[in-house]
Amino acid sequence: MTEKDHMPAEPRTLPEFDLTRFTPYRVAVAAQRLSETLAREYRARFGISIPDWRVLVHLAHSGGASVRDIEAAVVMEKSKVSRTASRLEGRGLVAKKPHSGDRRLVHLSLTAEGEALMADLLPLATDFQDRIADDLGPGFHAFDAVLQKIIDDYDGPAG
Amino acid sequence: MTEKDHMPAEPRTLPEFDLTRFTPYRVAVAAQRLSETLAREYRARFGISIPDWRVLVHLAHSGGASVRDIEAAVVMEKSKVSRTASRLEGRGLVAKKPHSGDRRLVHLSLTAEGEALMADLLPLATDFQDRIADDLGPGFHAFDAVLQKIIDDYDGPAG
DNA sequence: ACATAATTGTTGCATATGCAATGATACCGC
DNA sequence: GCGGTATCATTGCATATGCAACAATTATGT
Repeated sequence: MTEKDHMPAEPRTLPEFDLTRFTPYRVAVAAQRLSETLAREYRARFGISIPDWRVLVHLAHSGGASVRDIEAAVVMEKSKVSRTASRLEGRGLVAKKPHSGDRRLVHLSLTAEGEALMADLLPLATDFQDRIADDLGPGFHAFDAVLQKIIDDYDGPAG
Repeated sequence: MTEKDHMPAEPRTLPEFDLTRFTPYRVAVAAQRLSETLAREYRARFGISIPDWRVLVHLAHSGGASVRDIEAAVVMEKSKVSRTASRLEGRGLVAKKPHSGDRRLVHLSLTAEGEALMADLLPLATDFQDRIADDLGPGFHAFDAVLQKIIDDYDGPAG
């Protein structure tokens, strides 16, 4: 006579919970799908990763920035930005110069080669953005607004 | 007389592009915000990571599954699932048994301790889901539908 | 029945990542 | 002007990750 004879088998003490309906999970999967789609293309055609892409696009947009600027602008840890910038420098796409004035800062900018690459890359990104907006149809703007609300609301450790 | 004297300074050959309006980036940031909010709480109060959470919740929901099942159900690489399961087994939250019938499979299930932990954890997740739905207001359902469309459309390498 | 292909889970290995510590420089109060 | 504090970028280190290789098992075709 085991304990099982005394107790109902597997009492369902656990509440039902479907992960596939859990918003944090759903957003994570959606992000992964979009990023993978992009990463495949960028990697195959230009040999750059998502971190590479983020740094490059900010430099293209700003015309030059410090590690700290990029960290804040594209939501990457500063060590990740630093290593990404070094890698891109090694490939000749980014130039590192000491900042005139504040010598703690490193001034990053695109090289001519980096600009040439971005000249090819940015139109692709613009196309992709347009394609997404088309695919998602009229609900896209509302979707984008909710996205912004999430980004704003769930910011610091306050959650 | 440098080259700069001959050429217009910094010819803007690059199209304007604002990363913060790029949907793949926006979804990635939103996902990161939501995940970090969750991860902080789960880690602080239960010592579990997001991969841990995904495996545990699927086992709670299914009542038992193979590595392959989990891989498909919660969108994680099988090596990641395998290592996560081993870690959870080491902590006494998950049991590994050989599968009767197909001996290639490993049958994973929650231990009593694992069930107890999930009994504490799942209500928190449900609350969080409700809180999100509240925060995002009436647009939430439409948002969720678009999310589903992204998950469905941007699946395989076809993108 | 047998050889071949396919599936499953684990592991090795190279790389990526996050966090803390460090070194260098700039800022601030007195 | 000086000492203490804050900011910036890099690096060390431990861990996490992805991918391919692998061993074990099962399915398939003939």
